[in-house]
Amino acid sequence: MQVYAALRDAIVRAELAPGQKLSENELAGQLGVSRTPVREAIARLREDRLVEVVPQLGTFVARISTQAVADAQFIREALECAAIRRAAERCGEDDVNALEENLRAQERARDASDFDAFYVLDDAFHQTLCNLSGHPTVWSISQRAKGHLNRVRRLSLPIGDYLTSMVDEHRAVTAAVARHDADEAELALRYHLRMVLREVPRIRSQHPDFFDEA
Amino acid sequence: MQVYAALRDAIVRAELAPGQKLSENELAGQLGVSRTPVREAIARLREDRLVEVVPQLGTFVARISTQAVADAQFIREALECAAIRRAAERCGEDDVNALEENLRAQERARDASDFDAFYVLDDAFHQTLCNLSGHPTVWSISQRAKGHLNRVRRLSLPIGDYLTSMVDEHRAVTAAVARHDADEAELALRYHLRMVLREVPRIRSQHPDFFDEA
DNA sequence: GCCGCGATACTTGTATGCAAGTATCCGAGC
DNA sequence: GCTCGGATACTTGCATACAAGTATCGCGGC
Repeated sequence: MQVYAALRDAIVRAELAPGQKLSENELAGQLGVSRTPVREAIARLREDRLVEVVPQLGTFVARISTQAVADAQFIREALECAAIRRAAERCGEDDVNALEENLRAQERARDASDFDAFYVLDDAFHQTLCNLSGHPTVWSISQRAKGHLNRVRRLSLPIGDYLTSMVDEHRAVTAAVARHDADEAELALRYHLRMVLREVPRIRSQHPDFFDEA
Repeated sequence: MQVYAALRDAIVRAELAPGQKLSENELAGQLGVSRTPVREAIARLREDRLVEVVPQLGTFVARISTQAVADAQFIREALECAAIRRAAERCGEDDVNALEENLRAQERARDASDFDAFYVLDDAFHQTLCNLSGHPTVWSISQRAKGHLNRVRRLSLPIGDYLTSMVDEHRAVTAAVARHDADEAELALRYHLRMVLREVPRIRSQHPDFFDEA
């Protein structure tokens, strides 16, 4: 399990380059465990489509597939937008306070240009919204799909006011939820979620060898 | 992999009763393989929340959790309703023909009261719709979530005109898709998907020991 | 008769050994 | 120099052996 998290993180952060060959034995040695837990982790990563395993040949870090990225975006959008409608209907005062406290932390991370801290808060923000729907399972699925999106996001150095616009969008989402305005909350979230995707073509032109199709 | 399908099917069909203890050794013996592939299958089933594994103690067929059923319904609804909107926008003449051919097969199964055949066609119908969205991954996730729904469906002997109403609803969905009417298609599908859930309270009162909470 | 304690038989988790298959590299033949 | 063939070293997939831990059953003491 810990092995899975470590490998997944390494892949998403592009420390393991797309296309790179992974040896179960080598990974086992590096991580100080046996092949068995490594195999278990690789099985899960294969379900996430983050690695491809060719029998009797090898396992490889999956190249970034624009199709997989689009699928992930579609799935995340469908799930989180459905969830936020419920969240807007169900949320109470305490829930809104928790969201706004997170927002203030985001602003601090923004002012400090602390991207790592921001990503953690960003995850927590979206998870809170998913959980407010009453269906916490939604977050686990959305998070797994998000791996593909984070992978392209990690490749792109965020530009100047990136964090500023992220926080602003989060704030718009929160405001709509607080107003119990499901329609507006969904719209604001959908707009926000599509931010990431806009960067894909640029990133692809910068790292063509990381991508799959021609 | 085949082990996973066999075990999953046995659980969904309630051949393995909820709460029943599963022995990796015993399953390995029954299936004629070693513990390794059995463990692999159990790991996937755990992700599906169809089994619960307590370390150093045992793995058990998960009892039917009304929360898990509600989560599955929510996820399936969110994904398939989002998918059908795209399907309605994108589908062509050939796609509609394929759907209608499936519908005619459904009618034959209905007239023969062949439930097994109908379930196969039902799956194919929904998969086709998901694929028409251009995001085939959606089906794989929806299908995995659907395990929880099928489990309660299997427990309930379908009543008289069950297949009739199912076919009618499928036909309404198809008609809206053929008209490229995304709104109506979504509405029709959402209504259809909520059919199953209506049965849960009745089933739960009939098989209280299969369920989780009080 | 009842309670407490210890041995036992089971469980999952991990490590390792074996089997089957593929790509590669090196040498022989042309 | 080029091509073809065989041995080798690697891979994953499966089976098995070991380690650590928990519930249960039975026996001894009260």
